[in-house]
Amino acid sequence: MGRKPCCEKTGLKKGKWTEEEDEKLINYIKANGIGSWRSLPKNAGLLRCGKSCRLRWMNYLRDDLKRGDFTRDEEETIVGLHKTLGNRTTMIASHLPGRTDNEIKNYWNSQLCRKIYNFRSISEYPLPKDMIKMINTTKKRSSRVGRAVAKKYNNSTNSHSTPPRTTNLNNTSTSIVAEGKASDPLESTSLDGSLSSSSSLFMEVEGKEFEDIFMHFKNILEIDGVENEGENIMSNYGDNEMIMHIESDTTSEKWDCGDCRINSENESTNVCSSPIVSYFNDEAFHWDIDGDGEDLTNLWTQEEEDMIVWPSQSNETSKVA
DNA sequence: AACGGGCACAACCGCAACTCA
DNA sequence: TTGAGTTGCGGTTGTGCCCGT
Repeated sequence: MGRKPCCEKTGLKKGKWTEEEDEKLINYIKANGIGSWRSLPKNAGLLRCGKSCRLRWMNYLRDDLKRGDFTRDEEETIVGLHKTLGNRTTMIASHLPGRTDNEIKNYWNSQLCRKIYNFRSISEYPLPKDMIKMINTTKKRSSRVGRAVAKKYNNSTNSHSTPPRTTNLNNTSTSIVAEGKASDPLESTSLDGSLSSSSSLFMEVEGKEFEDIFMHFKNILEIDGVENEGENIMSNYGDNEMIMHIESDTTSEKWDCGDCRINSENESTNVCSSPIVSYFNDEAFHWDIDGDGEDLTNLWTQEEEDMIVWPSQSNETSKVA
């Protein structure tokens, strides 16, 4: 036996709320308070589902809501909390008085997450033509990546052609190599049964110091005699965007940032057992590349770190936990 | 001016968690 | 303890507006 629906769907209105409906809902709640959402529509004379009423009230009508653009402080709070909480927008919203989870969710989806790019397999997934076109052509309204394209991009995980691996530093128009998806690193099984995966990190960096950031990463990857490897895995990706290709050896028992390393002798160019987890935890700034325990933290200033927004880590951190 | 694409935001949906009899 | 009812969360979709071509 199926579960009883939350309300009778038939005869109920959907879509945009009218002023009249808003007024009915406000008046009812002001007079009676919030009780049972299920019975509220009937009592208030609304042809709406209780859930719809609740959502309308919580996200739009209650008078303690703050309207308008997010301040820089709020944005920083969202970014910071998203790093640790992931997409739990309700918890994030609890730290931002007057803001709703829906508002934050929309803001994250439409603004903040566009500042970074998702991982994609370096070798398996071709970059959609529309994205190449968008990045390479003259700026339209925005140089950022749209939701629709990003979604299409993220969902195109069934394509398995192999794009050319090229590096084209200082050329902002053609150095698109591959793409990666953070939440779903492609894994493949080798003949000996070990797992390996490869990913690319797309990053959008802001400001005129883009070249500095680019060189920072490149330098990090060239430390300890792995000369030229930086160029092999770093590409300038267009205006204020760059791409980092990572091949990861996931044969270790667990994904753990602790043993990130560069191994030029390995058939795969660079090895990091946990590129995804480490990136999401900002560990890319502190990679102990050669595993000698040397602290690399001072390679980056806080200001530099702040220029890069990392994608959600919720899925990845849960794998480590 | 018309059209198409991208964006922002409101609203919906499915499901898990919670409550309570 | 159990299960039905309710609430809330996170993901997704719909829609109108804006801007570039």
